[in-house]
Amino acid sequence: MVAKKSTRQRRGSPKAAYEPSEVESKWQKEWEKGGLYETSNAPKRKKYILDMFPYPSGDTLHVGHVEGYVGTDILSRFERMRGADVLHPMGWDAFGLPAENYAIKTGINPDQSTHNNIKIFKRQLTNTGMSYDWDHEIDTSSPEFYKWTQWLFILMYKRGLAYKKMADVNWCPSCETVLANEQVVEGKCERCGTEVVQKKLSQWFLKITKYADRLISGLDKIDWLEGVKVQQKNWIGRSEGAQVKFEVENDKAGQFISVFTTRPDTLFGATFMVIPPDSEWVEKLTTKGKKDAVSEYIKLETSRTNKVGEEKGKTGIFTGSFVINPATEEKIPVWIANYVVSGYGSGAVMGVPAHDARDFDFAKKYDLPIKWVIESTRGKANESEAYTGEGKIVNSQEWNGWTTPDSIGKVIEYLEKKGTGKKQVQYHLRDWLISRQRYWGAPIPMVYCPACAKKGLSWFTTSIGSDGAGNSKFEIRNSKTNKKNENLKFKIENSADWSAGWYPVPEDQLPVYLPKDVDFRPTGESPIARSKEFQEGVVCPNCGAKAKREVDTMDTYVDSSWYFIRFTDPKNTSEFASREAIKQWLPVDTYVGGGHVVQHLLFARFFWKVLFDAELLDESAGDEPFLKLRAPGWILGQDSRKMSKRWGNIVTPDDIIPKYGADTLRMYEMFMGPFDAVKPWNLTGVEGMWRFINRVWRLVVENDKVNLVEEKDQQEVVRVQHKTIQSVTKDIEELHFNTAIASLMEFVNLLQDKAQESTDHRLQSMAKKDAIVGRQRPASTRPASICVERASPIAGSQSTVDRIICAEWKDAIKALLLLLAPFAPYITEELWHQTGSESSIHLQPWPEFDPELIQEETVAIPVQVNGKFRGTIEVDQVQGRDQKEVETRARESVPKYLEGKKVNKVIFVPARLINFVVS
RNA sequence: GCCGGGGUGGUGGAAUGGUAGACACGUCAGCCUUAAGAGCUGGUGGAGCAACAGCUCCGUGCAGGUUCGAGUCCUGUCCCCGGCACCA
Repeated sequence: MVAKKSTRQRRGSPKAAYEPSEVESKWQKEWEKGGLYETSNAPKRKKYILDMFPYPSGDTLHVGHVEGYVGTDILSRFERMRGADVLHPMGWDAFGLPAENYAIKTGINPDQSTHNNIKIFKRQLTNTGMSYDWDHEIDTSSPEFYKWTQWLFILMYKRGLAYKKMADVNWCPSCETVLANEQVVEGKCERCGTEVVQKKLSQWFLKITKYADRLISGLDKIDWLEGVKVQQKNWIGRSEGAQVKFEVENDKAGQFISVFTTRPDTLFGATFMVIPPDSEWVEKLTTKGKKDAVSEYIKLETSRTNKVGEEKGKTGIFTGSFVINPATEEKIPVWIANYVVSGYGSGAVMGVPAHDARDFDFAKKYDLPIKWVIESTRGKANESEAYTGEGKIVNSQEWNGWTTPDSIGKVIEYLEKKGTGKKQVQYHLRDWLISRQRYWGAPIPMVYCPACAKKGLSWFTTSIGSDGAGNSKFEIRNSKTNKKNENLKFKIENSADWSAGWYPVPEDQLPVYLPKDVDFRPTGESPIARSKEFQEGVVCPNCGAKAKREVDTMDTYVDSSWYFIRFTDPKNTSEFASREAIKQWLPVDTYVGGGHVVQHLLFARFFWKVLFDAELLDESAGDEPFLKLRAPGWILGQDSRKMSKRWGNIVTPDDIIPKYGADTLRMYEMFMGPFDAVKPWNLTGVEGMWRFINRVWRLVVENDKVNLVEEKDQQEVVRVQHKTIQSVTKDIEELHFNTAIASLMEFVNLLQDKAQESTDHRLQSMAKKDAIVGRQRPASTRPASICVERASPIAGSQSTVDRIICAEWKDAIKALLLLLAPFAPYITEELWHQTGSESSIHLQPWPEFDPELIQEETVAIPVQVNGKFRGTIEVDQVQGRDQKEVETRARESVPKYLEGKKVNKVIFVPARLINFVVS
């Protein structure tokens, strides 16, 4: 196609043609030798610019992944040139299910396949011109890293933030293994297609719910995309309301069922209660006569697979029991129904059919009474559907007339006084289940001692008073003897759930190595359980008896919750990162990556806050880890579909770089559109950028003797140069790479025109006029431009011909290369050296602009009549601010629109616009 | 259903409330060439009038509004993309 070697060679040209592969491999080697991107040990003005590190899968990186990395690379190079000390690291989120599944299929150890993939990824990134400091590389699957992942888990445990409890998990009966939610596709196992069932297993959780409020409030002080913040808030799902107690009727009198409601003001309208099929109340409330029907119903409901996204019809069955509505003091029936989510709130719901759409549907279906207690301020409610809006309370005795939002507070006050309810805050966020019955992850560093378990022993945390500032102080004690455990040197902050017999692995025994003697094929238990070496010599840290290790591994999101801290001090063997390194580099200034809007970004913020509270971070780092977050948009295939093997539309850097070079790839990706927009790949666009890169090459290589004869040309070049510096600088800061490149193109277009004019000038002075006038000059015979008037030879020139060039031109080319350097690091480095410089362009200071030089002498002012554009006038800067002058000139310029009209008003914006309002 | 983000030429996209379409892709015409490619010059939102050089009208999903002036602000509405989804 375009890039065939022969097509690039310009016939008769004495200058070397642009060969990206030669240029790029040459400078890649040079940069590696020179340690160009070494991170400072003592940063003065630090910038931590971070990518979301990739999972090294068997598929190579495609151009979509590269987009974000190019963006941060440009930013990093830019900041370095501006004199910042930049930390720009890369590493590998190496643990995870795909590698393990691949291992199961092929028998190749995940350790091996992962590390092969890492090699490929690293090569691709290097070829693409990324300026990572590989001395800071990390690999989450290396013991040097996961030792600290385990250490952090124990920290959580000690702070009462890790606990073990029974939980429902996705279980594939055929593969006999637990599946992550992502592995359950439409209710079926993604590997074998078997229906996934729920199974109760004892699991480790991290208490992220404790941080719910701070995870919400922290969002206010960071520069993230609004959409991401909103999604996190929704995920946490804080809602305020009331807990209301309903007393059970008849022989169960004295027992209360609590419900959570955001609309206690509708309490008089509660005509029934609903509980989910798995509620503990089902057994207690089902009356004798209903037993068979209820158990049949529950059997039917629990056997139904809850397909994701599919709307279930609401079904239910009456338990036979009643509760008392504390407001009306009337008895209302308790139903079991499938539309109540267990595990949210108290697991029971008051049915207010008049003012809740779901309750309305249910009441209609089972013919339950509907009682209207809220009246819309806009008038009478339409009784064919529930009215869920705000309004005035009616039919509710002394509450009548209260209106939302005040009514809610008033009702809660009323209920509190009566002792039947209280204010309550609910969250959707659940504690984070981190246990995985999988091989390829960090082992959970806990030990189970059957002997201690028998005696009911464990370590637990207990309050030892307060610190005076209202915060409780805790310490760890033996659960039976209540004796303080002196081995544990840390401050405990909260009381932990605990399980008898469980102890953290002592810190000096970390890491708990992932065993190698493991057959990772699934048989129903965690693969590590079958390792012999894993359990060898394990003893109870409390009593010394023979004990067993936890055989589950941690969710890989645990690794990525703190990896960005490790980047600051990746080789530290005595701490997860030194306080000094944390102080120097954190928090992250700019974090770029797509997806993971809730999971990773929420978990990482949670970890950070825990570390902050544990005083393991320097205070200067603050309690939010990522100050600025941006997400690159998806790159779609050329067919506008998502890149996927299925469509065969994947484009990788390896498809582009051999033909066009990494500079073209980088520039094209940045020019496609706004950084965060979804945009389709287009090969002809790549070729366009290839042509631009070549134009830059020729502009510099072929025009080494340009002189700008006319003073106005000199001024124009200087003006545009400074304007370009201004706009490119601003655009990079705001990640508007597409418009930065557009300004660079305009600058190149101007320089090209000027070079040509200079050449024409020379030709005219050399040849007979009639040889040129009226005839196009063939490109192949175009000689290098020349300067005759103002000579300033370049130092160190090898050429036998005098190299003559004027200062303005030289300066402009220099500025162009510097501005282009972060985008196209290879070609700019090559041209920088070709124009006589010795040191790397990437070590040069970023060019400055002079605002005064940007000012044009004259300004074009649009003239409007009644807001319609009718012409422009050209006036100089000073006159352009003078209304009288502009008005006179403007009137002259558009006579036919003003003739015979009355000018009622003149709108004048100095140096910008004039508008005549006429009638 | 709810929450976010968007609808601008043939295409990707530019536009602090002030000349809509920067910059590119594509395309058309011309130069160069045995030819192809590359390169170079010029045109290119639509419609109409006028014929080299000029002019008019219409144009940012749709309908209104605010304003001297709206792609931009406000109200309503339709469509597309992403996320959440029986959370009481």
